[in-house]
Amino acid sequence: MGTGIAVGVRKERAAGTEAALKEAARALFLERGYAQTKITDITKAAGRSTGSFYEHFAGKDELLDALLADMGAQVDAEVGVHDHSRDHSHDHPREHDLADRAQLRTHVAATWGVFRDHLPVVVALFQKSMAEPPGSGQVWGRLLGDTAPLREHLAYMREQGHELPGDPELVAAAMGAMISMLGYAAMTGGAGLDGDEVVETLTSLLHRGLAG
Amino acid sequence: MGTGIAVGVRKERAAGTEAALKEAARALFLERGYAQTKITDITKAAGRSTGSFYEHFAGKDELLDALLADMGAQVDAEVGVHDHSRDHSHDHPREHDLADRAQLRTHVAATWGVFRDHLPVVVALFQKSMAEPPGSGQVWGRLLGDTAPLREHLAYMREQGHELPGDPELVAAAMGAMISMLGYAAMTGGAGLDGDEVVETLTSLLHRGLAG
DNA sequence: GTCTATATTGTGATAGAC
DNA sequence: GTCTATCACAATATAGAC
Repeated sequence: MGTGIAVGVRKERAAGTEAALKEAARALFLERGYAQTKITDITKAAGRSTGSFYEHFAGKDELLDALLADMGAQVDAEVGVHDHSRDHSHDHPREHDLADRAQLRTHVAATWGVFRDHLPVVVALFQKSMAEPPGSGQVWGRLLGDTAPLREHLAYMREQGHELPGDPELVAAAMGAMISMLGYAAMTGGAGLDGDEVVETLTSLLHRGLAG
Repeated sequence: MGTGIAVGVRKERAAGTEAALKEAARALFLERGYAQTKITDITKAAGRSTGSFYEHFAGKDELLDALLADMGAQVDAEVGVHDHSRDHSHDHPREHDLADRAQLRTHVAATWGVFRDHLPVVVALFQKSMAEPPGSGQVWGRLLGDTAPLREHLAYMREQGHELPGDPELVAAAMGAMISMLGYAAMTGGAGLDGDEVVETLTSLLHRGLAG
């Protein structure tokens, strides 16, 4: 018993190692942050060895990739997507009317829900993204990508004669910046905050902002 | 000439070392980001030695502190503050009416200007803040602190009978989140963006949002 | 697949001569 | 105050036995 582990236990350990590493990573990412979480912290929390980690992931970045894939699958399932292709750009009809308070609220609440339900992964991605070389422009690119559906809605509204406070891409980016930054801040530090109240306030602020 | 430096040059080197380190740090923080910039990178760029660095700063954090102090002094000077005490909470009258588009625009433009004029320092602070342990709540705390004047304006507006989209503290945080996040994203990646256009758009969006 | 032990690397920080 | 040289340590990643 050199390893201190009975042979019979090996298989169930093997089966759960990858899951255990992921779960430990999620807990630590949320607690200490992405950069501060070392691979040895994860293996220690999961009760596995350093060497075992690299059998499942090439490194911390690849572990995060796996967590992101898990999150994406779960979000798709919740939203009811059955087309598992990578490109969802056509899933979302651009005709949604964000001047309608209820529809706008749905969009705000959806983003808020992803933050709430997948906080460790969102936090890790956010932190990693913000640590990138500023000149790379990655934050701007991600913001534009994440708000692309929003931009389409706004562009459609404008086509219908609705006056916007500015260029659809820019307005969409501003909305996304507000929701995501406030979401990050509130969920990592706004202890006594009520989620519904925040969604209501953001919805009201943006609804008035978009309504000419 | 073991050092390769003539004796007569020593003095001017000595005089400028701290400034050279600061300037090199600013350039590198903006180029590579705060965490990726190593102390040795700074000393190399400044043409100084590692040992010399610690004669001026206890570490990278303290160097950033010095840069922040420089920025604060310069901002105060631009704004015309002559009371150099630490607490500026009374400098800013809470009676500013953010329902007035011009006054709102002034506030948005002021924040935007600080980002533009002190980008390396703002970027470094932003990155460092975002890398902190999520559970520490530091981002939320900083957001509340930075938007405290805004909150006061909003509270005053509400006292005057103006209906807000939500709690003043929350609305102020949302406004701050939008401006700062969009500012960071745009200035580190929005190459072809026009600053005036962004300020105009943000002002319009928020002005409509605040106006019942 | 998992483990222990080790190699490797990069970085923060200090010592001591000048 | 500045330099060179070096220490100390943390973290990634690998080797090889089981």
